Amino acid sequence: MLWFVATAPEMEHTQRMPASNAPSTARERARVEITQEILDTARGHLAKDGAASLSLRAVARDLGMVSSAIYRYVPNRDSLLTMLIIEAYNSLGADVEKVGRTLRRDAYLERFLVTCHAVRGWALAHPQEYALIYGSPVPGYAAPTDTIGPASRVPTVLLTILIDMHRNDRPKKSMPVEPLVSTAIADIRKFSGGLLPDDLLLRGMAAWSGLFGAVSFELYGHLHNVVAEGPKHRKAYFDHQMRQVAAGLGLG
Amino acid sequence: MLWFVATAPEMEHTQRMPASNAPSTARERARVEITQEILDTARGHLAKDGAASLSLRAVARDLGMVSSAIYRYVPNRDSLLTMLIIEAYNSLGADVEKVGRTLRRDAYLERFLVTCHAVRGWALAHPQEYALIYGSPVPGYAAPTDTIGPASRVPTVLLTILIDMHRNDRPKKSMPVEPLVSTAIADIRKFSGGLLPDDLLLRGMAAWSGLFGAVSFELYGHLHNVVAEGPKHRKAYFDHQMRQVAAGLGLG
DNA sequence: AACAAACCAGAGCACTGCTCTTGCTTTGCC
DNA sequence: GGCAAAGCAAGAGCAGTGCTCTGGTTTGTT
Repeated sequence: MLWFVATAPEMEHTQRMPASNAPSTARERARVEITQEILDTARGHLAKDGAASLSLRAVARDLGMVSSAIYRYVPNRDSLLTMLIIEAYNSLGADVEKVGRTLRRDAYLERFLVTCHAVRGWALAHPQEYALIYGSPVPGYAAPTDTIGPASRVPTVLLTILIDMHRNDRPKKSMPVEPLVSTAIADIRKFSGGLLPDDLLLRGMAAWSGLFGAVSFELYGHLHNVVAEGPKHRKAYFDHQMRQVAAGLGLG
Repeated sequence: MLWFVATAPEMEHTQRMPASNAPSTARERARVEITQEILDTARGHLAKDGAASLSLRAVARDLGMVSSAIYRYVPNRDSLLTMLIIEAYNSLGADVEKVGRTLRRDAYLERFLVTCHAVRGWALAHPQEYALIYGSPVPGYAAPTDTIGPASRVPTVLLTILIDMHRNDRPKKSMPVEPLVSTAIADIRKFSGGLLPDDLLLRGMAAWSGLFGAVSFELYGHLHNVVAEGPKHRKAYFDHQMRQVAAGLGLG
């Protein structure tokens, strides 16, 4: 249950493993190769035109195959999107985990800020992929269980910072937590290994949704006519907001 | 510039005005009537199947007209969505403004919390409409200027609470604001009539994105396996989070 | 009464996701 | 090596979409 407590998860299940589970036959090798090509060009189309107008036929056309051939490799459009979702979560997760590793373990505020900026940076670089995973889910689409692992990489990083912080300087005055709220967060408390008091856990979750709320607002245009458009201004504003969030976390 | 400073905007531009601008001829009357029918059934389809699968043909079918006839009343699918967006903003705005009027003007914390719960309540009651306005915008879609008025009703309510609060009990220690950040928020400062110090304004914006971040996370399933599913638990959790946000605002 | 603007119905184009059938190639097994 | 089974590509086809164009009708105005 506490598998993640190490400062940063060492696993890099983003990369396709090189030689394990050798695809013996030539056909199998071609299969994974073509599947990867499909995913790659699909990701290209997604980045260019957005998820809503991602077309299996267009992907097939780009690959020089007829549309029906796609269905040998991908059961349907939704599962293609699911694969892209998993890739997106892993791409974001890898970025976030990477920048966290460059800092001293006890530089909690810096680790938090660097995490926030990594999320924002990835979102600005991959807006359509961000929208795919943190925007409104396509109607009738229920996230399959394969996504929850990749999806929890960022929350895990945030939790790890909190746990590291809490382990080293205990005190900090805490806000009372209603019993109903306490039972509501049983799942995440278990996930965190019970290493955090409820109050701090809840602050962490507020920081979590505050972070993605800020990124989403910027990306979806809700800061139009509110915060100046330039990247300099936007970044400074975001930094300030995240420092505020960090203060609510007991950092800084 | 300070047109909104009154506790709650008195205008109710949600309702269609009854007798003004009389649609003299029978044809004109039929026109607005049919347009309204189109909007109504479109809203029904939206609520049921989501924005992505909203079909002009299906709407036409429901109204017993042939698909091409729709284009007499609506230029295209995007502008139908835009009309629904405006309606959604106004519906949410009206709800939020309404609940705020039931409270004493100096009950700042209560006004804030009631606003938050009104947003969440509306979102849970109209998930697809919420996704339409606060989810990922459809690709290639640029919000037309007609939406910015309705869209600013909720922010206006939040700002009004802050202004009322700041006018009556000044002090509160403030956090320093970098000059770059200060220039970044020139637009919103002007919009707020310059009645708030930058620090408080920034806290308000953090509360704003924190509120919608929390609602979006709940609605889009990011609390799955994190916060217990039941409405009781979810509401208690949300309430706690918003109280935390309020504390960051200097309330409570 | 005459005329132009607004309307409706239908056919049609180009596109989508997805299925099914027809042949062909590769694979694993005896 | 032979051979059935499985995997594959290609094409036709179905039902649906947004949107346009044409012809014919209704309506409001002069």
